[in-house]
This record gives sequence, structure tokens and C-alpha cells, in this order.
Amino acid sequence: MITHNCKTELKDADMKATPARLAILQLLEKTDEPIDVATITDFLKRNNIKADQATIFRIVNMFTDRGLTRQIQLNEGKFRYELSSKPDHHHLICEKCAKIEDISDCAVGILEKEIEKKKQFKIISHSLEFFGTCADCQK
Amino acid sequence: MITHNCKTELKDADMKATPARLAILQLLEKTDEPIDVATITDFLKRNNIKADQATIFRIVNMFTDRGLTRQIQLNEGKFRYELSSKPDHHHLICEKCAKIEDISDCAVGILEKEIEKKKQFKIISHSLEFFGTCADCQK
DNA sequence: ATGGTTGCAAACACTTTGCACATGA
DNA sequence: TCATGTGCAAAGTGTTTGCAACCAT
Repeated sequence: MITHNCKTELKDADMKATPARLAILQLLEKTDEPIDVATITDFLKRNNIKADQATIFRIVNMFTDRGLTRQIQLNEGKFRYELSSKPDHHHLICEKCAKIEDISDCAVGILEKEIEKKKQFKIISHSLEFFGTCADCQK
Repeated sequence: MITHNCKTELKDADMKATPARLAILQLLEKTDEPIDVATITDFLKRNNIKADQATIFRIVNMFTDRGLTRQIQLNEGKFRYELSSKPDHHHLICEKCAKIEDISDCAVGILEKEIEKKKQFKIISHSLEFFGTCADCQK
């Protein structure tokens, strides 16, 4: 049962296992796109878990603070969240249908080394997003 | 005189040359960081050019629509704008002092080619940002 | 003269906060 | 039990919109 797994994750992060937190974790685990708060709200409603907007924001912020999730922005004017356990990857955002694809094994690591040397800038994280038209929408 | 130059740019983009527009263009030209609306507001005030928030938003949106500027986000919950005439470059954002440095000649072009082939995704633009600690803040 | 621009005020979307009540460990 | 988490309502950002007045061309 997935819930079991999630409980451990929460415990490890020093967070109590509440219905909303467990459900949000599960959603994050089964979704391959970074998700926004509206999506979480819908999901919880459909699963009869009541949770206020404020609570949801508090949860994702706490997840992010404790390193469970990453907060990202895709030029939409809102935040999205994805599990930070996901390996280094980037996004292809289709500007027609808004689909978000992942793309991994990209050579940014090499760039980072160069930058750190050239600029003496200590890189902690990076974000790389590609905007364009997905295969389906090119037809 | 810079203003002259700016007037032409506006004309080319089919926009009337108004004081606020000219001033914002000049600010964009002399600033090396992508700027947000609050910064524009301050600048206009200091130069005794009155312009409502709504007007400023309308101007930067129009600039972006007509290709004069690029709208970007740096995980701050707000938009920033930079001249799109600036050559391909990326940003180093210091998480301590919030300074934003540019970095250019980075090999993303090569990645793009690969992605377009592998994913059949037509890339129109990309954003690459590095978050970390700048040289000064490491001391 | 007139169509594009602006100011103003109001609304909107997203996110945060304070405080009393509720709940998981 | 009791620190932690939640609901509710209110407020705080950042951004957009409608409409009448205004101004650049």
C-alpha cells in the first residue's frame, strides 16, 4: 500500500501524517507533470478529502522547505511543485496544448563546472525549460 | 540622444511614443538585470514621469507581445522583463544578496538540436537559470 | 480628428497570515 | 496530553480590466 511508504517519508521529514499530506504526496508520486495548487485542490475534492486552500499552500511550502518537493515556475504566474527525489531533469512546455514533458540526461552539469570556475559562483540548483510546440500540436 | 533611438524602436513596433514608454525603454537599455514592475515604478517616479501601475503593466505586456522584451520569472512570484535584443544568455541568481548576473556563450543550442530530434518537439525559446551564491556572498 | 493611450477604480488570481479549534503521536 | 496541524476569514501581492478622458500623430 502506497500510504505506508508516504507515512515514512513524512516521518523522516518530521511531519505528522495527516490525510491531506498523504494524499498530496501520493498525487505528486503518480503525476509526471509538476502540479499547481488548483490541481491539488481538485484532486483532494474528488477524493473527498477536505482541505482549505491555506492548508494546501502551507503543505506544499513545508514540503519544499523540508526538501521533499521543488517549487518551480513556468512563466505562468503561479508555482508548481514536483518531488525533489525525481532525478535531474527539465521540461518541454508546449505553448499550444500546455502539456509538460520531462527530459533528462542533459549536459547542464558540464556547464555548471565551467560557470563555477569562470564566475566563482557557487551553484546550488538550476532550472532549464524549453518552450515550443509538441509533436502532436505540430500537425 | 538616446530618446531618438527609442522613438524609432517604438515606431517600428507600431506604438506611439509616450513619455512612459520612452522612459521604460531607456531603463531597460541601461539596466543589466531583468527588471520588475516595482523597479520601473520607482524609476518613473524619480524621473517625475507619472504613470499608473495599470499603464506600466500594459506597456511591458505590449512590449513583450511585439517582441521588444522578454518576460521571465526567477521563482519570485513576479515577472521580470529584459530587452529581447539582448543576445542569448542566462542568469546567475544569488540567493543571498539577490544579485542577478548574466552569463552568455553557453552550449544550450546543442542540447536543443538533440531534443528536437529525439522528442520531435519544436523549440521556440528556452530559459536557463542558475541559483546559488555569488562570489561576494561566499566570503 | 481620431484611434491609440492613459488614469482611476474595481476586480481578479495567487499566496500568506492570525487566531481559535481540532488532531496525530 | 500537547505540540503540531487545520479551517476560516481577512489581508497581501502581483496583475488585469472597463470605461471615460486624453493625447500623439
